[in-house]
Amino acid sequence: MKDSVDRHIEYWRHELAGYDALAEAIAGRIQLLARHMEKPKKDSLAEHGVQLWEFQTLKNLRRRGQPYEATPGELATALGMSPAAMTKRLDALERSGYVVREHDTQDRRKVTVRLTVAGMRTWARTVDDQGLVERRLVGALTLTEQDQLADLLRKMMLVAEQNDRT
Amino acid sequence: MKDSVDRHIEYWRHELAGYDALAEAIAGRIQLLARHMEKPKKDSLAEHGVQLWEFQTLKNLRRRGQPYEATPGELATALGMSPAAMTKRLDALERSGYVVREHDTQDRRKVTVRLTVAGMRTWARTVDDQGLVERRLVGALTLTEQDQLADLLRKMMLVAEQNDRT
DNA sequence: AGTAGATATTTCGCTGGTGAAATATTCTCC
DNA sequence: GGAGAATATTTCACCAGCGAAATATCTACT
Repeated sequence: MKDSVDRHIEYWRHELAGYDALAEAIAGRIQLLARHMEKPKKDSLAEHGVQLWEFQTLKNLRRRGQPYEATPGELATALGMSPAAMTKRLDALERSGYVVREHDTQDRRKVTVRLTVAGMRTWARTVDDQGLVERRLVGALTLTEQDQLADLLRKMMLVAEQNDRT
Repeated sequence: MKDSVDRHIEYWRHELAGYDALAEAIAGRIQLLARHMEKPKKDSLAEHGVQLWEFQTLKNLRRRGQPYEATPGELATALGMSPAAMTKRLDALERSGYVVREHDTQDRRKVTVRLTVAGMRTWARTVDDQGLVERRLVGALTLTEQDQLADLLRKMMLVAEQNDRT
């Protein structure tokens, strides 16, 4: 059975000299799968009245463990975005009561963002649904295949992250 | 060797009941790899003074073969975006002289978008660099592994595309 | 032939991102 | 201890996307 990427590749293969069909098949599917996961995740969050970017920010704070704190800058790099964007996110999250911002007493340039109880509850209420989306897609594979896939993707990740650091 | 996803999972595994580490490892890496590819693609296009969204639009027109035409609506669905966004893209592409818009003579609601010679040249100038980015990442794997990976991803794609159609 | 509904595109107001400049604070070192 | 560099956050102007409403045209039915 062919997927949309197979059909794309079929065309370019004849059309383009020096076309690496295998690399395109992999890269193309990674791009498309990432996009395919986003939509249902957004939908399931929307049922709880939560935005994807809200969830991601709360999740990252949660992940840090008690006392669930971070600076805006840390959050921005952890989530791969500009500090400017994080300021806007935090403005909204603070308005919704999911986080609080305090000036650091040691270094008053810094700001401490802390998850509130309400923020924690919102994260907890939505976290299970998110995994569901992923499990549905990954469920297309047997456990052995999942293991293989995870390993192969790790190899690519290591190259990608290697290059970031330099 | 552990990648950033391994480290994430390590944490959640103890923290979250019913956590499917394997599914998360796969989904997480797909998301991150997609983002990792975007940046260098943008950079390499920027050297030619081209935006990623410009390239994608030109590429899709090019893919249709002679006479390299499509309607805005077709382009919008093919590229997975709203027609409104496509109008904006086409406005800009037309200003740059990469495409022309004409009213269809049969059905005057329709618009025909056609790749110009300049548009074709811009696509041709940049297309090779795009593949390079992908080959670098995929190059982390042997050919056999690439085959396996492409197949595994196809299985997930089929499930994802299946669900779209319904 | 005339009107209701369907279809294709564009316009509009909003959202969440960006990079660069502005602001506030701390660090360094002469 | 004061000047200048470094660091952390925010503000600003802009960009590309979205959904909904507006516009233009075609189709179908009576």
